[in-house]
Amino acid sequence: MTFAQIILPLNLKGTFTYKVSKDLLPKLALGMRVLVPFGGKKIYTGIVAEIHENEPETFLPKEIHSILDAEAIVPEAQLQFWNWLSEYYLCNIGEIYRFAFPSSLKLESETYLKRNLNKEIDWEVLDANETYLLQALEVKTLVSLSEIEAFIPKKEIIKTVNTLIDEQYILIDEQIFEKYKAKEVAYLKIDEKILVNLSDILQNLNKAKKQKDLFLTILQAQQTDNQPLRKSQFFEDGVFNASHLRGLVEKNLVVEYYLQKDRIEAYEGEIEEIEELSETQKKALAEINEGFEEGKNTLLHGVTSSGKTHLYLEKIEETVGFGKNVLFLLPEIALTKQITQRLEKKYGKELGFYHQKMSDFEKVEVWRKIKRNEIKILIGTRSSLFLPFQNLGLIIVDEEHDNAYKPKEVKPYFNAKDAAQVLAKFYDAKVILGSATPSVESYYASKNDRLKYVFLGERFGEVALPKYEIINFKEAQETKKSVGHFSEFLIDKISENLQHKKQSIILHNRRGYANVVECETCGNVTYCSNCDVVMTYHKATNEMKCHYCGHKAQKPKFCPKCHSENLNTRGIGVEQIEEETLKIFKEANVERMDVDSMRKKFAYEKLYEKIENGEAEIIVGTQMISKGLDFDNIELVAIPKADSLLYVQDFRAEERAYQLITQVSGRAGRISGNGKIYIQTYNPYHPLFELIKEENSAKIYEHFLKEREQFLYPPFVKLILIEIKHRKEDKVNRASQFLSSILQKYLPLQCILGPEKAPIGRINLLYQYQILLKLPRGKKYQQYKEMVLKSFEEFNEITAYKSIKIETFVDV
DNA sequence: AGCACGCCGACT
DNA sequence: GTCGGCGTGCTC
Repeated sequence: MTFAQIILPLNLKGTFTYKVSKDLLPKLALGMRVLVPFGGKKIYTGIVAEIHENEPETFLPKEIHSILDAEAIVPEAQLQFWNWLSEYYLCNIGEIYRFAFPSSLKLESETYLKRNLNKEIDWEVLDANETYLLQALEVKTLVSLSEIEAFIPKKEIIKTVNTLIDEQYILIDEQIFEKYKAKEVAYLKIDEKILVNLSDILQNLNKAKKQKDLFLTILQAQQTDNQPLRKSQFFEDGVFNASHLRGLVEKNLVVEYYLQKDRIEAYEGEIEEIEELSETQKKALAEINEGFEEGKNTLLHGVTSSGKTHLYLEKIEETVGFGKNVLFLLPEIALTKQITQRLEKKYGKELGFYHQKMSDFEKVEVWRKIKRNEIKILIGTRSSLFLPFQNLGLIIVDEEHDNAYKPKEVKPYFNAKDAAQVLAKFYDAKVILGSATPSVESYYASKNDRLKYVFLGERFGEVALPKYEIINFKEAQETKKSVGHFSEFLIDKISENLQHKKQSIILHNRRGYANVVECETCGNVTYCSNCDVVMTYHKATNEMKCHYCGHKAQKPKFCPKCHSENLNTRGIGVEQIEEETLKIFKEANVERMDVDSMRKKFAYEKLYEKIENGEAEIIVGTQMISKGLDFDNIELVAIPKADSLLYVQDFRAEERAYQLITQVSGRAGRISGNGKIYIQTYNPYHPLFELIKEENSAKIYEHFLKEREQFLYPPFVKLILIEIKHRKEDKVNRASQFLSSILQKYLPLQCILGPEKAPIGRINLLYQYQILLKLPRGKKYQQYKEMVLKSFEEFNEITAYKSIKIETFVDV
């Protein structure tokens, strides 16, 4: 007897055992998709993870329904990768599978209804809903539950269906349909053979003038174009309509046929070679190769505009030359522009894209092209790690420090930068991590020889790096040399820049207009009704927003508590900085760039254009402006409230501040070398600002590492954050105490921090508590992690805590 | 994750 | 009295 372990797309522990029938056995292989029954009536698409002969003792396995693929759809390296992810990040493999696959590749059965033809309907006794449903079943044999929503209110569906089932009027049917459909485009042609009778044809068409015209138009197009004639082209100018064509088709004069079409248009333009490397770049390239030969991945630390992309292109070219594939990871797809343009010109159709904003069918098409090895280079976000690469040779992780590689809100939680290195190992591929501001972890790894450290310290073409200046804002205020949040000095500098017809960037990393709306009489502030968060005031839309759950409310006109109308705002948001900028620089054209202003369609594109053609003179924005704004004419960057970057409760706050300041600085003077950065602060002697001014990155990282070592943070320890959530606060509190007491049985006491209320005590109506584990690196870590799993199991045995949600974040 | 089963409040 | 809420348990 043969059995198979199947991965199901469910958040359940482990794999499930199914029987393999004799006729399926010879066709079955690891990594194939199979249809399996699960639970009462559901059918899921599972992945074969193991084939074996061990009959389970505690339960009776069901049989595999059918096999969906002729060959493995998940390569073995990917299966290993999935396993690693689920073990390392303490999550279920089903969650990984769910995330890895476009949903149309994981068919699920859907409940359909059909008429029971053996039972005569007594229409008299039916209510309106029941009548609608049965009428629908007269027209269409199978109706899905979701289709019913169109004509019966959601709340009444279950009742209606149940009554009709009880009356035996209808039956339930589980159906699986292939979801992916190739996109088809209609074409027209005229069979040349009929043309011998052309004069007869035209004679006959004289009664239908329009049909005759259309026929001649098609004929002419066919004889001049010598390529397939898209049907739609004949209707574009509105002269003809579908009925004219139908007439011709019915008379067998025109043939309509369909061709499958890719949803993604491949680049068809000219193909271009890459330009030559500078001496510095050549040296860096040699170092990368040296590292690769030693079996080490690279950390490419290259200051902004040093031409990291150039080196990437070189390595991509080489890898593709060896017949291997390349995965180019980016934190978000909005940043692809420059790299895409350069790669498209070189690789045309062999270049592909993949990201979560694509439609599901588009994803499937890319998936298939990767599988068939038609795409040699893939540019994508973290989800592209799961594509079925055949022979991956190189993974590039660009902007490796970027937090978008490990979004906390998306399940399963994993860090794409680290995962990329593991995936590469399974494929025997190499990795380049690139950044102008590497993460402290990667820097440390490179200093410990786990990564090859390659430094590009100068801008390409020897363009000078931007100069930093720190402005003591306290002094400016005391001497009354300031307007709002701008010192006179900074105002002068920006005015000068405007006069020189250069563009400026003002960074303020806080959304909205003001953090808090406060009653001056009683001190009352508005909290979100779902979260323990003060609501942010957005002046542009005149509403209060919660940045955690998205809840919106009107701005109060008076204090809800004491009814005073004396309301004031505190805490400065980017909208307020924009408002001040507009007041101070009345003549200038000011644009704002943040999540709120970029929400509209094409907002990005419009802003890009305005910056490109010089229409936008000052761009005020949140951290968003530090990414991808590569324009030649920006020469000044101002950070009026630099301190706010440090007021974050997070051991990475300084690292982030450094990265943000450096990244945004990189936007200035890319060509001219006249970039000027103004850091305005109340703490001009803060070590971080002084270090940034010194422009000695080695020293900065030393500073970070010293602090991390002293206070026991990564990379010196491993962190696991456990979040415990429930609607009732006393229950979360007790549950987290209990979980902590279990953990204390197995782990040294000093490793466990908490439980305590999370920094934001309630989000979306759920109370949040947390336990932070600081575990030693190395061999012990693995043992401790097993203890953590064991603790979770013990915790789960308590029925009273079943409704408690626990989330685990490894390497937060 | 979904789905069925089972026990308590707001309605006809 | 019923309907329907969601807390709990189980799925190879």
